[in-house]
Amino acid sequence: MSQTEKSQAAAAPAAARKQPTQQRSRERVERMLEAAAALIAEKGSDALKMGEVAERAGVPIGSLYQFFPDKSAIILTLAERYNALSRECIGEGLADVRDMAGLERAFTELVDTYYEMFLAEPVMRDIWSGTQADKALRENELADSRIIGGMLADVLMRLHREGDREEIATTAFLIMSLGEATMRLAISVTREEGQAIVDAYKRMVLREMLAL
Amino acid sequence: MSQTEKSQAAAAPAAARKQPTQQRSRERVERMLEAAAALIAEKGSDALKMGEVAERAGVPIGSLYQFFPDKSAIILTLAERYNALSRECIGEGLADVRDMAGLERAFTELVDTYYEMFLAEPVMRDIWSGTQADKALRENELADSRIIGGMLADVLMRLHREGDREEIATTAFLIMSLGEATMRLAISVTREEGQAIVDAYKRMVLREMLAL
DNA sequence: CACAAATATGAGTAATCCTCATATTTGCAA
DNA sequence: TTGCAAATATGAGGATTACTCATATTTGTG
Repeated sequence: MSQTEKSQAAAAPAAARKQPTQQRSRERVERMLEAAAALIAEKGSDALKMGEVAERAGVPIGSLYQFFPDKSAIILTLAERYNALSRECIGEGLADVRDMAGLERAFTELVDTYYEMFLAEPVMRDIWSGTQADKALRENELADSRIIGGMLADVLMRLHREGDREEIATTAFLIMSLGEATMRLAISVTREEGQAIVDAYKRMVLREMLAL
Repeated sequence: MSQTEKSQAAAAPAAARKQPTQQRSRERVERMLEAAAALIAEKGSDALKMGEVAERAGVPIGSLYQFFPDKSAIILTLAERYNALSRECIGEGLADVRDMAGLERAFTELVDTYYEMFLAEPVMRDIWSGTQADKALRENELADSRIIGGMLADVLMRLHREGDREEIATTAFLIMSLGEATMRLAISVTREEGQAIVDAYKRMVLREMLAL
């Protein structure tokens, strides 16, 4: 909730170039990102070429490098926008969980929503399936897992006041990280098998959260 | 066991160039792979350059392309060798499981051994942490997960004769696939946290296998 | 020994990321 | 308004590197 604002700051690429301060350039940067997203949707992020992004955005190639230190920074920015949205959803979904039944409901719905989001968003799907390609993207995903793992840990500690806090924290981190892996797996097979996999993940995780 | 031989065939790259038939060339190919492995251990597979592999192996660059269609084919061949070894270990470890206690013992030992193997083998670790980078590698890992998932499913069906066979198969596949994801996660954090994560994975999966 | 198939070779091609020197625009203080 | 520093714009070209291909050599075999 109040983390939503902070996530904007986290969106800044690690080795950033200048942040656009003037309005004109902010609009241009937006056009660059839109162009990149469109090209990824069409041909996949592997085939993303800086020259094409520039052409599509209607800017010379030099302007791209004015705001993005390299190609992966563009992809990272797009990825982080999706991650920020996800974090917000997860935070909201978990916010008013008061008991185990509530957690079960919230978790099930979050996972299903997440899966459908992946199916519906070709750009997100593409970036994620190849997310492990780039070191910066891997680190970003790891950081994201830690944040949402922390959210889940908070809830679990509220529900299991006597449990081992270290163990709960580690397990929550693992659950969220494996959730991302499950999505990657589910979107790389048929829709039918993907759904079965997502269901199996939910079953396993819910059992674990109950037993912790 | 009898699958060990078959895995040799699976090692052939998808879009293969000529297979070396003469002894001389087989030795040269071996030198190329050794050179690639050494360079990956030193600088990581991202930084692997075909020119360097050729130089290190003492062959002209053209010879590399005589047997490998492209760079990722070299990495894929190395990856598949490790996978074949892993499959063999897993097959042996699960072969004589007769009851739940035996499965628990075998699974725990396999996971721990696997984790230590990753820690000890820089080449394997490097290839795996970036495995999702390349489409061919991703597909190879998926195929591997299906095979070892099938092995686990066999065992689980033996132990749970009344269980839903579809559900067991899907869960076994998911468990193995998430095992690979867990390794990737564990090797990207400190040794201590990695061990905690591996332990949490074992706990969760064992609970699930018991309850299926 | 002859000859086809396999292998060897490495200079050159093509693709693409990214730089950088220079030109232009913007916001703002005097 | 005007002057000026900082921000932004520009695109030809440098640098890297995967991969090709025409040609030369070696190998197994009838």
